[in-house]
Amino acid sequence: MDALDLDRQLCFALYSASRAMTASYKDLLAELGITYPQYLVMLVLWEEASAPEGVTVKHLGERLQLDSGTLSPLLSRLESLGYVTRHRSAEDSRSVFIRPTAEGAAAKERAECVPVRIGERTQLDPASMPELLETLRTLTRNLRAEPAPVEPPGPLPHH
Amino acid sequence: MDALDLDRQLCFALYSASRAMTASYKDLLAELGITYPQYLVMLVLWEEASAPEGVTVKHLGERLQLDSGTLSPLLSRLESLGYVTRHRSAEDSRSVFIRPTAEGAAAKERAECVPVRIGERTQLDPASMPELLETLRTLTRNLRAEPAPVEPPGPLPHH
DNA sequence: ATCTAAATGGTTGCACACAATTCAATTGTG
DNA sequence: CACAATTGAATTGTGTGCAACCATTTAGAT
Repeated sequence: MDALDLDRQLCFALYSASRAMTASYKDLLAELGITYPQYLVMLVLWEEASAPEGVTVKHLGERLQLDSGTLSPLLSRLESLGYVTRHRSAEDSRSVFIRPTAEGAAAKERAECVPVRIGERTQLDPASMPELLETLRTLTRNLRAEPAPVEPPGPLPHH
Repeated sequence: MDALDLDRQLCFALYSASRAMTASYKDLLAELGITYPQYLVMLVLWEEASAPEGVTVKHLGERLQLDSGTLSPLLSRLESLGYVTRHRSAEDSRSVFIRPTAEGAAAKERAECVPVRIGERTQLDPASMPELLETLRTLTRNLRAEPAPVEPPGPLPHH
């Protein structure tokens, strides 16, 4: 009966589930030649295909909560694979627009079956999915909120 | 209404929540000078402190579902930090035993408050915790199970 | 005793994550 | 206009994750 027991930690249950999920995508995404984080980038690009210019690196970072240190090399790998192109904005040359190539856009069809396969593997009751999604999103939101500082309890923070 | 929408993916909700959780541990673990995966290793060592020899790298890998390619460098860093010692087994010199040092064992006290702080930050109803834990564990177990092969439906595999 | 297959831990290589820094471009201010 | 502050991306450095490969050791079969 110890509060530090590994199997009692929510963090470890999340960490294990997340790694098992990523591992489960591996063989499905191998057919597309991409990794799981690369797949997440393609999901955003497919979803926002209406933007003719593409989306900026900053926008991808906001959607996926990843910074440029992760996205820059990841995007250059997607570029070498022929899935995306990158070009600097004409209006603001600090911004880089990412757009799927024809091949990258076409890969969407081949990816349609991926969530279905994963859904089968989870063996979860589809009816329980919305609640689980909502719980995870609430948890993420709460954890990202400004945590109370560790050292000083501090005299009444403003909020 | 697209099955590939990012915000509809359980995988992304899990991935985000897991990263937010790890990030939330960062400032708490900084006081111990360790990272989150290093903390997980220490949890196992504290939990199994009754074993005088310590536990093997193989055992750590089974508890955490991590392989030696991850654990070897991680344990070297814990050793440099003075938290653990490593020595080969006398009976089977292929095995390496990991044991907390006095400092590593003492750090348990300083870690006691960590799960409490995290629990506060999650803002989750404590009553809903067991169900969430069980859902995540079931999900992990299902995803780790032998997935049906992608390409060949195959003519009746033996089992 | 010897040969071999399996087990074990290490090493290497690649791909994230993320903090910190750098750099160029832009914006806000007077 | 000058110029400080901000912004967006890239770069660098550290630390995981994980697959593939390697060396050592053990156990089992002959």
